[in-house]
Amino acid sequence: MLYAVDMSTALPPGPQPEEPLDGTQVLVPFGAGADGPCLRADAARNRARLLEAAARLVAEHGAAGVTMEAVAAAAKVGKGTVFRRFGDRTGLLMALLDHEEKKFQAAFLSGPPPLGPGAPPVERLRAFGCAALRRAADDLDLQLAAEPYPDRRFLIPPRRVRYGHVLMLLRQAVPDADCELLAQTLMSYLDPALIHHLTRQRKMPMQRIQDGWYDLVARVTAARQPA
Amino acid sequence: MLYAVDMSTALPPGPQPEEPLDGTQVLVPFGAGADGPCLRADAARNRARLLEAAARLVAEHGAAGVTMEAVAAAAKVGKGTVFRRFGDRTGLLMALLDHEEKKFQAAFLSGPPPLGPGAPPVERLRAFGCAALRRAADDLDLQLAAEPYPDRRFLIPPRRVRYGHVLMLLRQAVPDADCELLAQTLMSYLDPALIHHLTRQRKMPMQRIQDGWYDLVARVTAARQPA
DNA sequence: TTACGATCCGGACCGAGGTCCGTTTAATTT
DNA sequence: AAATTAAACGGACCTCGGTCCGGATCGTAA
Repeated sequence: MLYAVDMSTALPPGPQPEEPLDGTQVLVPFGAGADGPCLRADAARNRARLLEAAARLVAEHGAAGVTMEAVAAAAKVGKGTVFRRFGDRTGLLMALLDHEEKKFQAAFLSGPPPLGPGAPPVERLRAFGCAALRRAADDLDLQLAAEPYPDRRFLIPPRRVRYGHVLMLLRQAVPDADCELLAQTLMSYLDPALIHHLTRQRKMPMQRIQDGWYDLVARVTAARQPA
Repeated sequence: MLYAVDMSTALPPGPQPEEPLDGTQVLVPFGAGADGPCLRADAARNRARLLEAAARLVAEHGAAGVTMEAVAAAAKVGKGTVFRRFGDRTGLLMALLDHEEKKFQAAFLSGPPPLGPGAPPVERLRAFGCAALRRAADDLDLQLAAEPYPDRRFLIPPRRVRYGHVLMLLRQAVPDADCELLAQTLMSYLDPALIHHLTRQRKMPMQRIQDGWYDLVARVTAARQPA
């Protein structure tokens, strides 16, 4: 374990326009409490009502129906409140996905093998892909709608956690390679937008995509031919 | 040659909300004329003025400064005209990139080897990646700004042309593999958003990214170990 | 040259994301 | 319990992408 991913520091030295202000990001597997700097009572209540309202809107009208004003109205709250709590629309949508994401993280960080620790790295990699594909397949629409602007895609915490995990496994499996780049490659294969394209637009069965993952992992982690 | 990519039909049976109405998409290497159904004189004039105005705005204020109203105003044209001609903001931005994209396509479809026909497939693949990386590095900002909503990312003509090319080379190099999925993987590595992340946010030198491409191509096209 | 129909133009209009700031309210201190 | 302060609230307001339709313009055919 002991991921040197270093979520909080490093990477973009920029001023980071607006912290989500939300306990939404999981930086360590199981946060020892401190899930957000403890909101004020009314703020916490409104946050819950907003999430509930948003979830209802998603269920009723799909992700496209989740307009900030509609959510605010449904939660009987001012529009400003929504933005203060979640930063922007993407933040709200990601908060909606947060619970499932945490469960997923827990599974691959500390769950039972082969997904969790205990299995050989390549096997964990294979299991990780399957789990990630399943997770992408569930609420695909929401994941697409929650996609931030392209220059933030790689900075959102869930992506970085997953990336860090793949990176660690890759370093064990192919210590001599440029694992950071290979990890990005593997991550790309699991991108919700690609899954959407393959399954919905190309009508590709999930089984084939999963087989493709196994094949890709095999190729990426294979011992090199002497050439 | 003879790409069975089949740009016009297939894929999304949906009503395709709004054709770009523009001669912007290159479906064959060198369109034998017919670059758009020959616009009316005033329409053609306005189109040119709009593109010129947009380019000037990009140069002066960056891609973010390209607002539809600003472009319309700078071109001395009504806002509606911009949308009729280019469909939406993404369409306008892509039209701005179209010229360079055509040159790139010409280079790998029918230019001199190793990028063009004549070299062995793996070598062409390597050259293709280098060229694509260079192309992504130039006007990265514009490419990011032109990125459409995630559910269209894989449907825009330039992407499909590139994909078809990689697919063809891959089929020659590794006939037994699921080349469609491998092609998507390779394409992902060249995604402008990833390049932006690696170069600008992770400060990774282009040389390393290019080495990573060679390595990736090698792994993907390597003869499999009997295992 | 004139008449006609298809195409294009322009800008008023709308919806939604995001900002701002005066007001309210919860926690804390005295 | 009253005062204080930091945080949260709400909704008016702004910008910008996108739509619409009455009117102007172009190409063509007579």
